[in-house]
Amino acid sequence: MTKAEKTKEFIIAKAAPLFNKKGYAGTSMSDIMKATGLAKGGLYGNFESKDEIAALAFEYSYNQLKEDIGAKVRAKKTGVDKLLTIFQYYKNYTVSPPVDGGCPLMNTAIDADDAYPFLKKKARAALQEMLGSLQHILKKGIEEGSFRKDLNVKKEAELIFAQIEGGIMMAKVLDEVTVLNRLLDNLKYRMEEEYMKLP
Amino acid sequence: MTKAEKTKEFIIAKAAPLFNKKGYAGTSMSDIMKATGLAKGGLYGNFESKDEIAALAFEYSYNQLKEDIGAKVRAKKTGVDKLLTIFQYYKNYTVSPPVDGGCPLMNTAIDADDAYPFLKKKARAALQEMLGSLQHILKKGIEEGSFRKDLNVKKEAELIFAQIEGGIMMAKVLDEVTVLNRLLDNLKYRMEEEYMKLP
DNA sequence: GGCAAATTAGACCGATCGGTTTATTTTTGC
DNA sequence: GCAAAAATAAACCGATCGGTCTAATTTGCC
Repeated sequence: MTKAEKTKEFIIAKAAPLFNKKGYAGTSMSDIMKATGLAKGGLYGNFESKDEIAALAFEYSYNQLKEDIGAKVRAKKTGVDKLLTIFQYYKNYTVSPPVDGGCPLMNTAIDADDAYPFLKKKARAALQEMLGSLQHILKKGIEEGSFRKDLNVKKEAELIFAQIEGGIMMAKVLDEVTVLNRLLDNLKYRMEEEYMKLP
Repeated sequence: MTKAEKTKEFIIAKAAPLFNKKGYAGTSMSDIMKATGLAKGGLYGNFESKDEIAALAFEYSYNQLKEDIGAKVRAKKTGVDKLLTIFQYYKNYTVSPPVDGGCPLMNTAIDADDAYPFLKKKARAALQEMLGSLQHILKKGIEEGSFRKDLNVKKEAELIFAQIEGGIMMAKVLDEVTVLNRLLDNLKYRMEEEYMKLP
């Protein structure tokens, strides 16, 4: 790895929480300069534009999330345990987020919307991936005989993700992580009562 | 109403969708000038700062939402019908939002977070109000004998709101309103299967 | 209709914005 | 160790930022 490659990684790692917290417009190149200790030349010598940094910063944040949760999920064997692991992963998420600045997907989704289509595109791909993973886990549960055969995995994946993200938003605004945790408990209960196969 | 009062209202009405779409940092005084056709003197002659405009713009947007949904809910008699009206209100919300720029609560919640505490405070108050209204409707359903006595109205209000807001977020990113509508259908089904009193 | 007050336009201010270019420093490869 | 290439610093650019102040216009009252 060359010096520039190292510097690139360093810049993105420092810029990611800035964009995640303050959004695209609220994060200036000066902010990134301060966070990295580099001058403008250092930034523009490595990247073409603020857009490029922002896009890579989102990827970095999302990959943090993905790898983090992915490792925990992969360590489990069954669909049931994998799903429970996801619920557990988001417990207390707003007070100790694994990704600095909170959920990059939600932050970017709202920030980008129509203003920054290049970021929205990335948020979309990330969301589709997350939903796909959830569906995969639900299907696994069905194949293993733990979940009902007629479970609509697409709809359930959407519901799970919506409640988690909605819960994160509410917990953040209210500065009350219990809101999120209650929703996660409810998802666990829902799994037990609605997804599990009758004995 | 004086000329200035009229102008104030006009400015806020024009600024509200800007802030709702682009966020605080992404909306400049020049943007507001363009949207209103007024010069700087006109803006600063009526308001002290951009902060003041942003705060009032959020209030305006939120009040639009509140009055709109409130009128529809008040036109119904029973807790059941009021709740169904709320679900119906959010149908197709992302393709034809009653408030220009989408849900002001969610947009502001994410935009403000730690960056603009004065806005976060307002978003919090608005969210508390919305949750309070939902709880009120659920309680009404209990009193009327339609909903189960042991329904946890606090938790259910949170769940309903989280699911709606999460659904809006997902529908916006995916440019697929059906996601939101499916989640609303699920809420209706949940009401019927979980809240309703057994005959 | 005239005048004072209110309202708004437009010029101005220092600071910051994203990006470019020149200067300087560091790294790399021989 | 040296020279060239790469990487970074710093100066520069035009534009825009939020806000202030002076100039001009409009409004409201008598």
